[in-house]
Amino acid sequence: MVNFKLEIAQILDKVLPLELEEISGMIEIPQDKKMGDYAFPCFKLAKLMRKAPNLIAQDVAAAIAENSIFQEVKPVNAYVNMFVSKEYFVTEALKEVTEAGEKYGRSSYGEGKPIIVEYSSPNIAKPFHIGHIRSTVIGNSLYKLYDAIGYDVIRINHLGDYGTQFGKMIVAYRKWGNAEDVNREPIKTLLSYYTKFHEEAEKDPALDDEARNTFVKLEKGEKEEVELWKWFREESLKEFNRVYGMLDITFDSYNGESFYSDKMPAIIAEMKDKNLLVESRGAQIVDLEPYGLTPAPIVKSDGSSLYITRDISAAKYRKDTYNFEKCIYVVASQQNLHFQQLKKIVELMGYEWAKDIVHVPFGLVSLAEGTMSTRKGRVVFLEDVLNHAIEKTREIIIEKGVNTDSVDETAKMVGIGAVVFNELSNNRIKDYVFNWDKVLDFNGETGPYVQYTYARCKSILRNAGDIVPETCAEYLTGDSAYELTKLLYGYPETVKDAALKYEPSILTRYIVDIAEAFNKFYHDEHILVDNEAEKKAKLSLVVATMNTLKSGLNLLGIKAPERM
RNA sequence: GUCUCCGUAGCUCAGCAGGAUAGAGCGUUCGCCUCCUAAGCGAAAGGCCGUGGAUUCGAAUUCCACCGGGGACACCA
Repeated sequence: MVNFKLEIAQILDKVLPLELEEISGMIEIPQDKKMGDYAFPCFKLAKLMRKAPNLIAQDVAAAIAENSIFQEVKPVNAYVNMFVSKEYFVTEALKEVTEAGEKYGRSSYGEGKPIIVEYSSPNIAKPFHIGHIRSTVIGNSLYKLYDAIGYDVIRINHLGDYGTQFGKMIVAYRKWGNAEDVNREPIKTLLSYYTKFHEEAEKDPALDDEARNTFVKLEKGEKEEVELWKWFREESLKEFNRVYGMLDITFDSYNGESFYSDKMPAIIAEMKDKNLLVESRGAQIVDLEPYGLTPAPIVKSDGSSLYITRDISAAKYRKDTYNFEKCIYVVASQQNLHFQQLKKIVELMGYEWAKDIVHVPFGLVSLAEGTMSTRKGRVVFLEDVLNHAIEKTREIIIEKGVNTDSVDETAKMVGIGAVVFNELSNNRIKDYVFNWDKVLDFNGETGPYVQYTYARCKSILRNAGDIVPETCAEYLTGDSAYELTKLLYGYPETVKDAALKYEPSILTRYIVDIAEAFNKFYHDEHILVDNEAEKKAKLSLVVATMNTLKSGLNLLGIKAPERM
């Protein structure tokens, strides 16, 4: 396919007193399609050329019309509006989509370079609640997006499996716990200990000291503490994996904070050597005031480590192990400061790769009753949300009498898909209040809507029988077919855009647009017509849509059912 | 207090390397299943794009100030 933008720019480069780059940047795609496929505004040129913009537009239009393959070029006030030949565009676009087949949208942009995505990272012994869905689902999609544009992605679940909280947990277990309860219902039981600890600690602050001391023992590797900790960790992971299984999410590494425990002395020594550490109030800190940041404590006054200490050694370890091009952290925006500090400290240590540390923040999920709080028991469990969605989907399937091979399988795909899609449809930075009605609403711009559209494509193909689709632009120049084709053609660019902006919602919005365009086409035109050539042509558009929807859903971590 | 993010239709949100009358979905009202899946399609109604300035031929989009809301601010993670 001709690069229209480049063609315009090259023609105008000869006619106008501007650089190729500038011209290229001025070319736009009108939001109102009636205005054309491309437009060139001439306002800026007025001053430069000492001429009225509408007159310039006329000259520009003439130059483009003479030298390009546009079907129509016309000046409208200060704009030059350009229309490509629909037949040419449809032929070329569908050729590209069809030739790529299932691989459409994938590219080798990343040249196989390694990228780390750290996501999900729940805290051991705490419930996997609706607040965790964001990191989990955004991270999973970023993994798929970067994989699609040709990077070698390493997925890390940086488990919150270390820190003073485990001192608290161990203390609480010894005081009030028993093994039987933990084995039966690990997370809920451990959480109850944790909650109890906080209640008691308010009355008796000495408990906090005891917890800190216990963590020191754990960090020193004392047998009893380590064994309890290992046990808590394993039981928790079992529960997390159940949810990951439902979401079909896996990781390459579960190296959480504890993994770096033995790697910290070296990092601390290195920081000392580089004169970054100063003593303050008994702790070792990095003074970040010159950079407008608050000081970062690295070693507590009791000698034990902190979250940021472990993150620094994790970053170093990852660079040494994977030599990442980028290390992406999908972590809540509440930790903005933490990542600024982390980045700055790595930079101060003299590592040029500090710039490759990328924090991808996202907004807060709260409940109508207020911020979620595991301690106060104010949480919505992610597993419950998924199960509710599946249950509701099952009801709808039965009510509609959907002819599906497996109601269970379909209900799972659609129910979970709805939750995931909902999570990925807004800009990740926005805060939101969790709302059952909203996650369980399957009409309008939702996952089920896109999946339904996919199933509709499938259904048409089943009804078409053995016919081999074959593009013939002659039959695909109706408004809705043309709009759909234009959208489909933009898929690879959308995938790249979503990846590079770390924003899966760009893709989510896009596949909704595809689904809308397809449904419009479906209603405007009959596909399985008697005319064989026309039928084949329309089917080729159906296939292209189907592949793009399936691929797009996949990149969001959502499955596409054959029937629904 | 300092830093930071958010503020667009009744609700939830797109649009924000400035461009031609501001877009969806939900909700409301009204149409469309003798035709490929109605979890669908179409139409109507609904807006001083938080406020005030600045830059520009042109600002929802850039800059400044203010207002309202969220978040963070050294031995938690």
